[in-house]
Amino acid sequence: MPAALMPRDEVVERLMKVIRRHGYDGASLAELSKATGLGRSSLYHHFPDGKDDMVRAVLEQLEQGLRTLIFEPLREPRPARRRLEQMIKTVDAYYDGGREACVIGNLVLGTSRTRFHARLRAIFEEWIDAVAAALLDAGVSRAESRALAEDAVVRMEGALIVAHGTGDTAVFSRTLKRIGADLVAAVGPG
Amino acid sequence: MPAALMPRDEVVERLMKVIRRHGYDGASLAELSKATGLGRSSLYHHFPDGKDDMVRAVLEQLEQGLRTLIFEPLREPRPARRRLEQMIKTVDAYYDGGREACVIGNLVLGTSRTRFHARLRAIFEEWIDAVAAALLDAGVSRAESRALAEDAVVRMEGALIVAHGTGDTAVFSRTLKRIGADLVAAVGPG
DNA sequence: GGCGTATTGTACTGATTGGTACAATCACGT
DNA sequence: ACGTGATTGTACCAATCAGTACAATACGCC
Repeated sequence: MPAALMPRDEVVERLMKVIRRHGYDGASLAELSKATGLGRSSLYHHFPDGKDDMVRAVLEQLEQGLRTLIFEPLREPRPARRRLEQMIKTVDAYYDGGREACVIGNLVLGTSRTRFHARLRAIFEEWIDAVAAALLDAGVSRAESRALAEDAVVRMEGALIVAHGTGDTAVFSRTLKRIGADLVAAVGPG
Repeated sequence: MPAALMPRDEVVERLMKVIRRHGYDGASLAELSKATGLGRSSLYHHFPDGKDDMVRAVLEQLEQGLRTLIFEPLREPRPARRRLEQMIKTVDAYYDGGREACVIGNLVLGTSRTRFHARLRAIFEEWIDAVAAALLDAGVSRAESRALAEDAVVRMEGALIVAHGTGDTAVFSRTLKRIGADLVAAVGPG
């Protein structure tokens, strides 16, 4: 696919792939250029502020993707149990069963830590809120909903790290199963 | 403290501090030099292979520290419940209530991902094994011990990431509480 | 005090970093 | 076909990167 015909979304998607693999500090402009097929000057034309601009675009697109794939389905008018089970499946697919690294995790660490704090925080919060909302719908108390939702997000994030650290993607699958079981136990068979 | 009088452990400790904050890619030799008070040539004298050597030393010392602070106490001849509660407390202190970043997590990501795979895997495994051993002692089945132990490590790792991502260290405390509750529930009041 | 080794400071290398300047080129509306 | 603005390739910049060479120093042992 020639660069000229590549829509911006596709370019950002390729940037995301590099960043999620190499992290903020490890992703050099040379690699970002190669991955997108865009020369340095093109990259700076589309993202005038350089790497930070690219990361901002990546985070924006990530947030949008999560929203349509995960957050919004969690609020659809279906049984809470279905919604939560659907989230688990979608997350499993999104991270390719634990093979794909987590963009957020990669941006939380390293020297980029402070730079995108606000947006990262927003994504985490939105995720937790969406899960908690589904639990609330099923009659779970507000406090327990928050706790369970936070725990689910924490576990997903941790499972990605451990899966990568050990090279054992099964950790991710097992963790997703555990999360699903705990959520289902809380909402009941509804 | 003059560099000459500084024991190797202290040097490695300072290297660890930089690496856990900036990650492998973000930790430049200039910073490592400044943090240790050792000039470039001294650094290369003590760690001939450069950054990789330093990280190896850091991982070795980390493993040793975890062993004496966490893994071994988990196998001491005390009630399993006590041992597990002690681990939670020690981990809380070790990561300063979630304020300190995780060295392992920082090395799992970025370009260092593949380089220290074996040792990182070993640390994770050792941790999981130690927790599982305590659970086994309390009569928990082998399968459930593994599952609970893995889940505990996953949650700790995830809580550190989310705590840093949101800037809310309370996530870490809450997660530790949840882990403790689940472990205690499994071993019973013993 | 002098000798030998361990340690360190200074100076340097070539490669790569993120970023810019600018002219050529391209697509597109007229 | 012609202009116009969006896009891009080439060449460049200073700064920093990891790493090395080597001479000067500090230190322990005799």
